[in-house]
Amino acid sequence: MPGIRNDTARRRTRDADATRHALLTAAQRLFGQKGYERTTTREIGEAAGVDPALIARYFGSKADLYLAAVAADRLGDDEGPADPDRVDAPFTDLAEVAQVVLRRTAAHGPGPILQALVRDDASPEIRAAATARLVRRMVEPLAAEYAATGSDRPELRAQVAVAAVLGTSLGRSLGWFDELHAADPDELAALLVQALGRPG
Amino acid sequence: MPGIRNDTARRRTRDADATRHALLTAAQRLFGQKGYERTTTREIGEAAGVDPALIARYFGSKADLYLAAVAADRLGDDEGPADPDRVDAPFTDLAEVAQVVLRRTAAHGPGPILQALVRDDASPEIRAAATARLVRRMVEPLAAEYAATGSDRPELRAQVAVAAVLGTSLGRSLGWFDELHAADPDELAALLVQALGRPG
DNA sequence: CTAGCATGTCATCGCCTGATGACTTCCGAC
DNA sequence: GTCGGAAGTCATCAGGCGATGACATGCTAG
Repeated sequence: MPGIRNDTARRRTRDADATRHALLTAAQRLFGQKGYERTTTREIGEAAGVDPALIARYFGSKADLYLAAVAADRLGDDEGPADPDRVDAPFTDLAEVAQVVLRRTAAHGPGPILQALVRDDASPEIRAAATARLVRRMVEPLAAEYAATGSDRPELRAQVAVAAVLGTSLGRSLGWFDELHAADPDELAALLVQALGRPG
Repeated sequence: MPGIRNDTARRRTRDADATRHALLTAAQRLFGQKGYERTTTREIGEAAGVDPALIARYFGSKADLYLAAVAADRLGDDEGPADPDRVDAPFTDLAEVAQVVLRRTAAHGPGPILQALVRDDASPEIRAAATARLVRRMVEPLAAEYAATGSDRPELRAQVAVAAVLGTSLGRSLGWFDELHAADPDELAALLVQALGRPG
């Protein structure tokens, strides 16, 4: 297929890349808000301003779109231009982890990664991909930090800390309790750091 | 309705109470394992050894059965004969909350209440029922405890503590991280209490 | 024994879902 | 201009879902 795309990336009224991106964005938002089962392809199409049949064309199936949404979910990354080198960079300490997770979830609701973790209907590959990112970006650096301060069982403490942060973030965005729901993300982060941050 | 039931509670081959109980038990297990959406009435009927149509007869609808399952879910109560007076009794301190939640979840997986909390596909009434029980049994006593120790924002701290316990419990039973998954529930409870229990 | 109602069975309905493929529209090359 | 194929639209399908109501069965009262 010689030269399908021109050298100049001109804006087209019918733009496959834009459509693809719109679908992926809408899918991330809806899957992250309502979960996989409750989100229908028709909803995604409507939210993206696009015919649902395009999901099949561009992603294959609803499940494949979900996978793509998880893969594209930069949990906790600040918004802004996607810098491939920065994405997936490990966090440095619990304060950063807590602040960034809580802010992000507060702003956009639980994303596909959190949904994939929490839902047991997610396929094993999806779960594995989600946990792998969490481990590398959050658990491992935290474990190193705990180990440096001389805590016993640093790995377990790091895993508990991340689980606690995720639980708090989930509870906040899902509105489990009134004050938790209304709380400022940074205040929650500070509270958690205060509790979990010091060596035992 | 005079004397529908005999004075002697004789075992009958066709026993409405037994059928009702079988459905409720199967529903608790399946809803707790797979969540609401992924569990079908036909599955529940098969698991209970009962015709699915009886769900409509005895509970009204699938959603009502779910509500009944949540209501009957004694989150954290030790097994044993159901004592109506003890069910729903508030916990006394964080240690009890953490221990009991973690033990229960470790033994039986996340129950209907935890599922209802975590899943955003649950209807508002279901969520409200689940959170109401958590608040009364766990959050309020903890808030009182925090207040007694002079912590600032005792309610918020209590809510964060419960959310952290639930997140840890969920992460453990869903196998987010290796050591967390393998950890002894009591050890996790102790770890959380140590972190969250002391006044800030 | 028998009448009546509680209990359980079964076939089926209407709805919604994800998926499919034929059809139309429009861009870009030549 | 016109032609080919990419991009988007539409109607429709098959399957599974929860729900329903007519029907069959068996217990118990009298």
